[in-house]
Amino acid sequence: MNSFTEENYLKAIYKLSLKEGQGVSTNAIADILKTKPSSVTDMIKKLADKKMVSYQKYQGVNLTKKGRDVAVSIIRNHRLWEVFLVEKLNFKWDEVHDLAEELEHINTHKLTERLDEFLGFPKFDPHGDPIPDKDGNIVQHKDITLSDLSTGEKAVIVGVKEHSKSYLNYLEQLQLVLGAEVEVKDIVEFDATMSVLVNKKQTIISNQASKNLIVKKI
Amino acid sequence: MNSFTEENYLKAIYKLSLKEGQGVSTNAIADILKTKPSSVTDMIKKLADKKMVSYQKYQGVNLTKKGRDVAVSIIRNHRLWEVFLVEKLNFKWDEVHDLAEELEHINTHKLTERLDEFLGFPKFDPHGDPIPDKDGNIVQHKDITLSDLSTGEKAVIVGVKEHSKSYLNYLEQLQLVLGAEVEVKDIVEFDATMSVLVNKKQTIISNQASKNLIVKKI
DNA sequence: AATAAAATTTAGATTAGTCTAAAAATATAA
DNA sequence: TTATATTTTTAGACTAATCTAAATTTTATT
Ligand SMILES: [Mn+2]
Ligand SMILES: [Mn+2]
Ligand SMILES: [Mn+2]
Ligand SMILES: [Mn+2]
Repeated sequence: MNSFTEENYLKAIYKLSLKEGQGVSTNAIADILKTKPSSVTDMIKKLADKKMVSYQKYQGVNLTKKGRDVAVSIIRNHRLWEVFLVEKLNFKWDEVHDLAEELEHINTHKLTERLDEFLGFPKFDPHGDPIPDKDGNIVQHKDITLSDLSTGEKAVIVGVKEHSKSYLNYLEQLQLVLGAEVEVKDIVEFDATMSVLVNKKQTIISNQASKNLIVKKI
Repeated sequence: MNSFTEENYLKAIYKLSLKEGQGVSTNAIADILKTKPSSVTDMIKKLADKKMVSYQKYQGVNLTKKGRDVAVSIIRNHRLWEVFLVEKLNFKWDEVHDLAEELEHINTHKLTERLDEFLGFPKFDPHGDPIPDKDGNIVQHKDITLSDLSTGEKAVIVGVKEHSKSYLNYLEQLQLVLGAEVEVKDIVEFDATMSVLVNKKQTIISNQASKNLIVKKI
């Protein structure tokens, strides 16, 4: 079995390898896990011993199939629990992440599958992130963000790239929630501040905010 | 915050103090937690520093109000999750304990209360154990067992004193589940083996089995 | 009351995960 | 291409939780 700590490292490496590609760096891992690079080196060695990662000194680290499977399974748990908390226990989308961080480590096949079934086999979590299926297949988002749109274009909000409470909370106030339709009315040339129409209301949002909103053009 | 380990010690001390009364012994704790007496002594000192228990060398240990509150809260979580697993995820009563042992440590007030509400504020868990309310009040069972009955008496099964998979599984085969009505038809004088009538079927069970079945006379 | 047995505590070691400070390797810049 | 900066690793130390073996205290038995 893997400790919570090991699982969190694998998850971090998985997420970084989606961005950084091959050879995830020690510093990047330390950064995400709020630990020190020296601690990361130690853990990487341990994970390498367990054949969870492949590793050459100074060359960064990569997940093996075994390591990827664990990471994806934890992410599956995380996202299913988030759905549960929102759909069944009426939590808001900005409240569920920390709880899911704990629940995800109860990594028992039967529990996960029963939960999935109970929730009706959801495809996305409350933040629009795709839920891996039980074989570990996961469909990644296209990653078109609101900030990529031009004036006049319309889109549906399908996800967020930033999961902080303050961001999610702010979005909700602006009614920029999953499924909402937006139309770009104006873009300030200087700093890409946008005027968008949501639910017939006009709202102004910064580039910082719009570049973290994943959308699908319509 | 308390570690999982600390919470498990507090829970063990709580359960033992219900049986042993004042001054829970080091050996008994070691026994329940499958650890060594010397480890228990170390942890007791730590819990005493945190004002979770009162402790005098060689005199056994007692929970403080603070320690009791934590223990009861963990037990509340445990039993609520067991209800969830059985009622919502269709687990059987012999499958839920180990999962609940993990889930119970996600000790977040809001989660517990929402779960309680979602489940319809259940009073008992799938094994008939009472669920403490949110203020920590808990109604203990009377502890009349099937083995206490005399020939001819009738009773309803309301709980079990033994939670092992094999016992629960066995009971289910005999249809001796919560809510079932039993009538004592015969008791062997030698070893208290019982003949009981359940659902119009006659069954024979050992004293070992009947003394772990909590019942309510009717 | 003295002695033997059982329970409990202490001493010293071990493992997982972390840290700081220093050394080594790699990347960047003059 | 040498010097500088950055990244990564190593060395050594710390804490939480555990263990074994030995010492101490309490309890039970003669
Ligand atoms: Mn999350
Ligand atoms: Mn999410
Ligand atoms: Mn249980
Ligand atoms: Mn139970």
